[in-house]
Amino acid sequence: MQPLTLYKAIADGTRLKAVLLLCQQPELCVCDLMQALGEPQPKVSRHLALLKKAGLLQDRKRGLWVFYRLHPALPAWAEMVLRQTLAHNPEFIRDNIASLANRPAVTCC
Amino acid sequence: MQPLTLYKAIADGTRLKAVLLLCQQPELCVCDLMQALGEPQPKVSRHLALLKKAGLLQDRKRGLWVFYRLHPALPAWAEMVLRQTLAHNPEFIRDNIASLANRPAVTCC
DNA sequence: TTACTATATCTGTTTTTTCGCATGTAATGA
DNA sequence: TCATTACATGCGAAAAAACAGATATAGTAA
Repeated sequence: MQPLTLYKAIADGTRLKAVLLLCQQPELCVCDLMQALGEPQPKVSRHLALLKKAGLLQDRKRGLWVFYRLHPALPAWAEMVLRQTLAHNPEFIRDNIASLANRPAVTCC
Repeated sequence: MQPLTLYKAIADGTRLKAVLLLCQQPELCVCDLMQALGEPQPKVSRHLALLKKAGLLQDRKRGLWVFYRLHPALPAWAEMVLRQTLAHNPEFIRDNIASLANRPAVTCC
């Protein structure tokens, strides 16, 4: 993971929020992220694909759902960067976490 | 300093290298950075202006020269992000440091 | 099979970013 | 004064990124 690759990947509001949400939650499916981010499905999907291609995220298909998580092989320095960012800027994703909390618990989406 | 502001600012090779060089050197003038980065003056100048506007750098005019440094009021988390990046990716600016070392010592530029 | 749901991708357009090159500005010194 | 040096900025072109909306795919379930 080149430094520039990381910073290009998170130089977008939708992507940065998605990644920081995944620093808090072990994994989230696309519809969770749609709700949390308040963005249409194709937009969320496209940004997730970009984050995956950049090596930040890993996906796991289970039935109809696709769950994303931080890539397990993410370099330690990169993960530290993300966690530092989250720890010192909790308000950046406060509203998104709130939206996430409102999702129905039984049916995933 | 909003997280997104920081990451947009360093999501460019020229800017990221300039900032990391200034994590190592207390300050550098524009012509130092031109030499280190191997880029034309207007390009370097424009990127430095952008970094200054984003709050990452501070400039100091002294005669004909303008010296840039990391902004003293840079939030601690942001500086940690930069230092982590530099510490774990020294090769990213290795060649640039070498070019910098070759600059004439007497006349600044 | 058909219908439905979750997600991905295509297509064309708009916006943003980056660039080169020319020109402007400000400090210095002859 | 004029010339020179170091840097900044204006401008138009080119490249890259982001977008909305339509469509494709793939799994599930009737």
